Amino acid sequence: MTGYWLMKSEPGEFGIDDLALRPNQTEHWDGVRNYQARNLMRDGMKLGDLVFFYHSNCAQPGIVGIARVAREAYPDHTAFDPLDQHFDPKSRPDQPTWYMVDVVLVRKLNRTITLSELKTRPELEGLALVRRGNRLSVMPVSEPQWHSILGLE
DNA sequence: GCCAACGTTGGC
DNA sequence: GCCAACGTTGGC
Repeated sequence: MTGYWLMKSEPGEFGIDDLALRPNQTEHWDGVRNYQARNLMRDGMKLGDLVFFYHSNCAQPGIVGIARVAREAYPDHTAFDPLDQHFDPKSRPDQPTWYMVDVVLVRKLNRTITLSELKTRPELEGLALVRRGNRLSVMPVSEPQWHSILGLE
């Protein structure tokens, strides 16, 4: 059974077009440093699960594409590198704190489904993204929510 | 274990 | 750039 997710990224750091330019249009999703998001990635995300690619912290926040989980969780090596922006001395190679998955681009959406638009849909009330104060960068999407959002495209 | 201070996220 | 919401840290 396919799982559905939403992952946030700042387009100024890594946007949907950056994913499209990667070899095999695949990239590891490093830098998650929140335990709840980590648990979802590590324990929840399965090979083949589908992911909404969301642009955050930008002029037009919203869903811009679809990706698929290409590799299940493995240690986030950027946490081991003192020179990396996401370095975390708590995480050691023999006992990693942080994990990442690989995602592959499925397709860009024909248009951005904006956050403001998602907020107007009563059937999406339960979506973590539109709940007050939500800051999770990785979150589950139910199957009905997934199809409902795609129907907006 | 409480909680104030601080840092980060992310919409606007 | 502002600031509300939230997570983390660290003193006690």
